[in-house]
Amino acid sequence: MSEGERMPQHPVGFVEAVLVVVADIPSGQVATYGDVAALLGSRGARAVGGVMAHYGSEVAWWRVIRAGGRPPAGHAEAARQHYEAEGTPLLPAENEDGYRIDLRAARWRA
DNA sequence: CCCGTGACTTTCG
DNA sequence: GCGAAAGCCACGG
Repeated sequence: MSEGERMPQHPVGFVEAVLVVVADIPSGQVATYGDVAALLGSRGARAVGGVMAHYGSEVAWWRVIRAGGRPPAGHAEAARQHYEAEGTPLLPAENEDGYRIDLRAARWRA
């Protein structure tokens, strides 16, 4: 179907769309907020984070990370448990998070 | 309808 | 490679 083009936000709300995309991310892989927003046809990376903050409790929020391979602010420890449990490729880091995600190998592609 | 906020992104020095 | 500033988008009051 000649789709490929961004679909107008019509049948579902922004929140629903985000939850659907996150649910599509396979285990062991991750996607950045910007990627998720892009799949929705929008650039509201922050808006995506806002959805996770209120509705993320029902989805694999740890599979959605920031650019650079860093986990959500304030949730690095909780996310790390999920990454190790699912076999997500991680890398050592000296920052507060204590680790970093190997986007090169773990980034999900729709 | 205007303003402020936020689990962000990208560019510049 | 890191820190600071500006930009963008959706939502609540």
